[in-house]
Amino acid sequence: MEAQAAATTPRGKRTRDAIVDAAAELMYVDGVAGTSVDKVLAKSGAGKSQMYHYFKNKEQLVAAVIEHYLERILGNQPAIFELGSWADFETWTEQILDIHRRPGGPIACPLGNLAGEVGDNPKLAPLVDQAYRKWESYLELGLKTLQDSGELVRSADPARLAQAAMTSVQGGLLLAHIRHDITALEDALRIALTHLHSFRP
Amino acid sequence: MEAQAAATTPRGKRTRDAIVDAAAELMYVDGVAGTSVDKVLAKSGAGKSQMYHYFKNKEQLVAAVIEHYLERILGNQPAIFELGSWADFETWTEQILDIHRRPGGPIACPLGNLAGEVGDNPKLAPLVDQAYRKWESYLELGLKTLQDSGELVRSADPARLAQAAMTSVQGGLLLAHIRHDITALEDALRIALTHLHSFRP
DNA sequence: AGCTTGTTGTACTGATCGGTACAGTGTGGC
DNA sequence: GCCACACTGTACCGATCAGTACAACAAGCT
Repeated sequence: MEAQAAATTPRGKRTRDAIVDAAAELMYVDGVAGTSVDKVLAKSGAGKSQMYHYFKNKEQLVAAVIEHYLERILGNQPAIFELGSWADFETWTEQILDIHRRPGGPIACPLGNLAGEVGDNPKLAPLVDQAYRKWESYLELGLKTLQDSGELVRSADPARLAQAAMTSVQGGLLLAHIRHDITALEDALRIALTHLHSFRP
Repeated sequence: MEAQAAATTPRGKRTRDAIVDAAAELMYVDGVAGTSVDKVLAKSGAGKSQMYHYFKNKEQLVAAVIEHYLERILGNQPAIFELGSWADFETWTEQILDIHRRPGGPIACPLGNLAGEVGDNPKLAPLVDQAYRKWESYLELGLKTLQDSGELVRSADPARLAQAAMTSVQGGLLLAHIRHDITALEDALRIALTHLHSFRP
């Protein structure tokens, strides 16, 4: 796991972050293979020696970018950390919609964008998988909380429901992305919530 | 639209098809940017002059690959052309699952894989969009048929329901892909069908 | 001061990229 | 037979790719 070198000084950390930030932004638009190391360095203002000081190779940079994406995604939907009632789930979906309604905002999931491209890369695919699982785990936790407080039937499987919600988010975002229309995401989230609600006692 | 040259002779058509087939297979695994023209030609056995005889550039080859994907997808789910009853929709979802249950089979939507990568390419994104719309149009047609025969409530919006079904398929496939587990797709399709059924009179 | 270690700039390599030039071959219509 | 044209093989181009070499700089510690 510790494949990429850590930056020990504040100056080094700033440089490393600048590289990852630039890579994240470029790869979000042009994909992994479409983003060259040279472009990343030009955008970040760093030199090649920095890049290969902090990362063994491009693949490790992509790994850092995946982590970066997950942090950014979760940071944009803080309600996911405190899912204790059905209303909280509503709030969560509203936060997701808000992100993508922001003018010039995403309308695409950075992880989803990568999923197709690195889906068969033996090194990177597991990282994307783990990122999704972490994201999903907070949903699962929230559903378990509901279950404990009797607001979700005992027979429901929180892990499975969380996965189902995830598929709605991803599918909705994929269609919304290529269609430049958030309606697909709105409907997908509403259907996901309805499905969850069907397991209310 | 007629940007790529047509093959006029059987021999030429064979060559052109071989190029598109090879490109489709490689881009399915390695993505667009990850698939070089040279690799495509090596795999197809064609030479560079053939490639640039039939396609103006790599982008036009990708356009042909997108068309190729749509044909293959629809060919694998023939039930989508004859959706006249609720049972037909069931059959349709079963066909989708069968494709991805085949050992060594897809477990990923080739269009979905591309969507993330070319989502912001001004030339290619509209083509992916159109491919999805065509795919979706058959669902919409089927839903309209149900509506006409009174098996779907008047107030339902076939286009919107078709889009919702599409998001389920895509989300399910995305998760199933990176998870190497078809469960996500199974659940997503079941939820999609349940959602459609909720509009039965 | 001097040493160590983290950090940085620049120049370079061989491989590969998309695309072109151009001379050739196969083949159907006359 | 022969001509036109679709088709093909190969060599080549400048640009860009990921990655390396190596010398220099900055800063904390003694």
